[in-house]
Amino acid sequence: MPPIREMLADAGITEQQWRVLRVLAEYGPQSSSTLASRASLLFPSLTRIAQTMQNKGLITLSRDADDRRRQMICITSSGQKIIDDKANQALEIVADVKHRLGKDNYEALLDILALLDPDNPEGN
Amino acid sequence: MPPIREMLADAGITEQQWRVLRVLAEYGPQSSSTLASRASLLFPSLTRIAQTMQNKGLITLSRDADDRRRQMICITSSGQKIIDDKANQALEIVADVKHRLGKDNYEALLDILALLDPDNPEGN
DNA sequence: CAATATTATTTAACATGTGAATTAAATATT
DNA sequence: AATATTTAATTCACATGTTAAATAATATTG
Repeated sequence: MPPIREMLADAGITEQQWRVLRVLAEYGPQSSSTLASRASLLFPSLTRIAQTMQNKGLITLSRDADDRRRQMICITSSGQKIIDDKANQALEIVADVKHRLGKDNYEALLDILALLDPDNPEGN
Repeated sequence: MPPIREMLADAGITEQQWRVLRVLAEYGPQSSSTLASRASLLFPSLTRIAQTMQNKGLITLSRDADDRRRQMICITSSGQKIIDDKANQALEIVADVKHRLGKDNYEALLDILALLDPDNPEGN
C-alpha cells in the first residue's frame, strides 16, 4: 500500500512493523508465534523484525517465566506513540479505499478474500 | 500461491521467474522495462532476476542495436521447455481456484481488483 | 531418572520488494 | 559541436518472503 508506506515513512517504520505495533496495541503482550500469526507474518520474518524493533526501542523482548522457550513481546511507550500519532491517518486511508470501491464492492471483496483464506474453515 | 510454488519447485524456478518466462513466451523478445511491467515486477527486481535466469540458461540478454541503453531479453529453448512442461498444470491450478470461488465470485473478484489497479484509467 | 520426542524459536541461505543514488547512452539546447 | 537534459538500466542498502536446518527448553517414555 503506497499511501500507507508514505504515511509510515516519516515515523521510520515499515508496513510490517506497523502491523506488529497495531497487534500489540490491540491484544497486549504476547508470544512471538501468536504475534506472527495475528500480524500475518512468517515466523522467521517476525524474529528479524522483532530484533529490529527492539533496537529502535519500539518493543521489549523477554522470556516467559513458565516456559523459557517462549519469547514474550511487549510494546513500549515509544511504540505506542506511533500508533497514537498515526491511527487517524490510517483510518482515513482505509476509508478512502472503501470509498473508491463503493460499499458493496468493498464488502464483496472482503467476503471473497475470506473464501481464499487458507485459515478459513470452508474446506478449501 | 503455495500450489504454484510447489509445482515450480521441481523446475527449480520461482513464481517471479515463471511470470518472466510466461510473458516472454506470450509476447516474444522485449526490453527489460516492458518485461518488468508485463510481469508485474519492479525494475531493480527484474535486473537481478534476469541475471539469475541468464546464468540458469533460461533467457538470453543482448543490447538493442538502435539504442544501446535498451536491454533486450529473449527466452531460450530451455526456458520454453519449462513453459511447455508446466503450462497445463498451471491452468489446472487456476481452474481449481476458480472452482473454489465459483464463477460469479471469481469474475467479481477480477472486476474489483481492476478498480484498485493504479494503472487503471478509472481516475483513482 | 536417562533417553527420546516434541515444541518454540532462531539461524542460514537465497530470492524478491523498495526507494534512492548512480551510470551510460541518447536527445535537446544553445 | 559542446553542454545540458532526459531516459533506460543498474547498483546499493536495507527489509521481508520462503524453505530448510539447527537450537534449546519442555514433555514423554521406557
